[in-house]
Amino acid sequence: MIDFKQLISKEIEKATNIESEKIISYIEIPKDTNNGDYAFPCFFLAKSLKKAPQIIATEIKDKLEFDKKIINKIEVVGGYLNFFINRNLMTEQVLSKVSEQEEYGKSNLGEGKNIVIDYSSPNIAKPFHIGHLKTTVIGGALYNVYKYLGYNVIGVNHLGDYGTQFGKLIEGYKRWGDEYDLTDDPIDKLADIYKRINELCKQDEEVLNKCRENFKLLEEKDEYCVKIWNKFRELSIKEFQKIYDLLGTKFDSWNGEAFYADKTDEVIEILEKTGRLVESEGAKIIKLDDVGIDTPCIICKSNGSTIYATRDLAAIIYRAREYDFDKCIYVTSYEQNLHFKQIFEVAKLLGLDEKYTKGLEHVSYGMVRLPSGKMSTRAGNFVKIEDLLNDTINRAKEIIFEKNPNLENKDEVAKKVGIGAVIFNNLSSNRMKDEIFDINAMLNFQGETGPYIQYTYVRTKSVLEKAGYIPNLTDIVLDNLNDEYSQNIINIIYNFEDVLRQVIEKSEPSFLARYLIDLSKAYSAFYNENKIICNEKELQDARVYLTYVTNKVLRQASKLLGMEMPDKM
RNA sequence: GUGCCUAUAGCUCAGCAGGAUAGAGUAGUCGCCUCCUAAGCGACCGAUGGGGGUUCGAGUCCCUCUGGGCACACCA
Repeated sequence: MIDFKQLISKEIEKATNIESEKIISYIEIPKDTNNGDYAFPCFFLAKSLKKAPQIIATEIKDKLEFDKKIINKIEVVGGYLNFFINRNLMTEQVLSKVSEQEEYGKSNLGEGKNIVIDYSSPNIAKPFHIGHLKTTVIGGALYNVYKYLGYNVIGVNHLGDYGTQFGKLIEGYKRWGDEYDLTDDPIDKLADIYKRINELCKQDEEVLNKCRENFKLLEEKDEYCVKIWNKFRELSIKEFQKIYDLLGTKFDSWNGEAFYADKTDEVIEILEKTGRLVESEGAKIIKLDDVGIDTPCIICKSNGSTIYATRDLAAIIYRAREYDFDKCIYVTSYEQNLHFKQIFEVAKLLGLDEKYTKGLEHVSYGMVRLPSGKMSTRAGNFVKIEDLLNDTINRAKEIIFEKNPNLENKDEVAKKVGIGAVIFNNLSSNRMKDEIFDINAMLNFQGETGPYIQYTYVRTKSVLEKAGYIPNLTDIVLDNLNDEYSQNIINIIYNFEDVLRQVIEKSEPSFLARYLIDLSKAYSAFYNENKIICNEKELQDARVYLTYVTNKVLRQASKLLGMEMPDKM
């Protein structure tokens, strides 16, 4: 497709001798379409040229030479230079691009680049609760978009399957294991054990030390500890997999923390050699005051066992060697900001190529809290993902019975709608915003929600079905799509590639979610305003075709977000 | 106490490395189905936490105050 912004900036460059890169950063898309498709504000030139912005704009306009087939009109309004694209050209560009590309917007932008994304990463033996949803769906969406843009992506589920928490669980299991039957709902029971042992640790420092000792034994491959650790791990993964199946989440690697247990020695060795590893209160630490981080990074605990920072560092070395990553992205809540700041600094001491240390990126997101406060597995205050999904699926089913009782395969549709609602809800706003979990917001399927996107898609489907044919692009008379509703859709579809680029640039899938809302709204307005199947063949062809491309983009974009589309609902 | 994040309609959120009259959804009121799915469309109502500053121009940048969140050495 023609990059109109680029084209305009090149022409302005010729007229002004300002480099086009600078110009392109000034070019904007006016909010009001009456001000054209692109605008170049000239205010910033006023000072150096000692002229009024309007005069500058007029002078630039006079020097510009444009093919009338591309730019219809250039207007000077205030200090702005407004460009109007030939609408038929824009329409033709969009329609042909969407139809000729099997998957619209797909590219090889990232060819040859490797991206590691570390996401979801739940803790073994703990319930999979709604606090884990964001990392799972944000990571999943980034995974899809990177891949779509031609990057080689490695999705890693860095399971929390190691650490003192296991020492605690082992201690609890030793004490009360007989009371529990782990054949059903094992995680709930392990969570209960975990809660109990934590309470006991609080009361009794000795118990806590025993827990730490258990972890040390686990590191030393003590037979009993390894055996029950394995048992907990297997039971947990089985439970997690159920949720991943529902959400459609996939990973290329399940190497969790334990995987790096035998790789931490090398980290310690390298750090020893730098002379930066110092003893403090019995532990081995790296001080980071020189880079403005007051809290040192602990590498070895005072009892000699490793800590998650050590294992994260080992993982960086491993991923650099194994995947040769250009970027290694960690999707976690901002609680861990300090931790990642620390290990990204310490990683610079590991003797790795700068490529790797520069490629480390922490994608953090806001906290999810319950109305009753912060979620805590220890305190037993949480909502399980499974329960939430069941609620939304049931809600979807209720609505189906109410609105479309004759629908076939209601269960399948309810599943897509209920899960779609949850996924979309988690991706629709800026990552950094904190969220107070509101079940009613999740169960609302009206307005800016996943089901709204699905509903719009289903409408395009049913229009196409009723039409019974897809017209030939060459038969479309473009003038039939010159109304504001159609043009709005065309503009949005034109911007798709740009949105995908922004998603990875800012690691912000919500851009894509907003995009889907915009496109759905634009189509709904168009649908409401126009009769698509009508008795004017030429008009009908054009509108059916526009429906066809909208359908395609809605499906593709939703798939990238991880949301499945029903055919009917 | 120190550091980081955050503050936009009653509520939930948009606002592209400062640009034209701050946009949606939801709630409330009111319209639209003999017509392609009303989980929809349209209308009304309603907002930049306080105070300074930089700029031709500030929701956006800087300072400050206030409110909220997170983190701050052997948890992850």
